Amino acid sequence: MQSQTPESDRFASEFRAIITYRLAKTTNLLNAQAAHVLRKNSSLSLTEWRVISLINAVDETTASEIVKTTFIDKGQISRTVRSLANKGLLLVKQRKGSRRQMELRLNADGKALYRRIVAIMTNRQRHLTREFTSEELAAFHSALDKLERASKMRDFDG
Amino acid sequence: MQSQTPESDRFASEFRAIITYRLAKTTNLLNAQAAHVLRKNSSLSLTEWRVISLINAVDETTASEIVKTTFIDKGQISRTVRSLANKGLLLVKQRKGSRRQMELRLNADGKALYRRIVAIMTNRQRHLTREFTSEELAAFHSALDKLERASKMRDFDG
DNA sequence: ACAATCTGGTTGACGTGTCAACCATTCTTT
DNA sequence: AAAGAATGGTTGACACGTCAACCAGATTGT
Repeated sequence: MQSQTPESDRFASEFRAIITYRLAKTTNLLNAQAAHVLRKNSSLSLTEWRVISLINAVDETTASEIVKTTFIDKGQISRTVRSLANKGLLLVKQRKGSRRQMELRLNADGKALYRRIVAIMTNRQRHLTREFTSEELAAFHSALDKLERASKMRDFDG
Repeated sequence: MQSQTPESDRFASEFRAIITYRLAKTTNLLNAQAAHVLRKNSSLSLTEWRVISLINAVDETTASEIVKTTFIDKGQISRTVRSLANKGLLLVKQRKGSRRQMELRLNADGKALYRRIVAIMTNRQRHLTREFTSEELAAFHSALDKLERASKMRDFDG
């Protein structure tokens, strides 16, 4: 993830066709872009940003709900939540009626940070989808849905 | 990347729309699937498998060419190449007329392994794209192209 | 021919992702 | 009410990704 040189020709035809390879490459490029933008404008990692956005979206949530939503590893979520709390962006408190579940919210600083960064990220999202018609966008989402469903199968040797 | 539970509803509408988030999630699911299939059928990591496929495709190549093609970090390629060589799958020799570049090829074992695994991975690819018409597939690739181009921009604050 | 720059590749440090084990608590079953 | 299973969350170990420094060899400009 460093050179910006165009793909060398002798590989191109072979590998463009392999959908998972294409997908992984594009995702890497986009994640690198996001990480770069975040580093430049905050001290958040991509995972931290995703968690913040998620919490903001629902106002109040728990670690396990984040895990179910994002499919990010629960260990990683646990650490990310702690790191956000240490950065003073989160309000964590015992959910009443439970001695395990923690309610997670953004505190004032967290909300302010969210508002600042979401503006930038919304610009980015607009830029990324600028060349898409709404039909293309819908088709793209539906393709991702299909791939996600197909990603559940684990055996291709039989 | 562990629960298979469907996405919880209160998040769904908010986040399905964010294209990079969807993309990252789908890619993670697919990579996990690929890694699982590889682990089950070989001792290759996903990166090792990608490098093997690449080398196989062009018969003979160099580390730097792999870097340019895949956008994988050159340090990682360096280590992956060494690991494949240690596993006895690669033939590495000085390119003549250069005291730096290394020609990389698959040796007999490497080719045999490639043939065995590529059969499985081709099954998988077929399974993944089963629900796609060729138009949908083309549209999907073109969408990825657009995103890749858009991923070069680094500033969204100005 | 020399310095400056570029290229191919290696390495170390560090951050992030992933897996599995684990503990405490809550829910289910009987 | 007790046993067993499921859930929420933490932790440790380790694999993998990423960045930057670095070295040797190759190329370019003067």
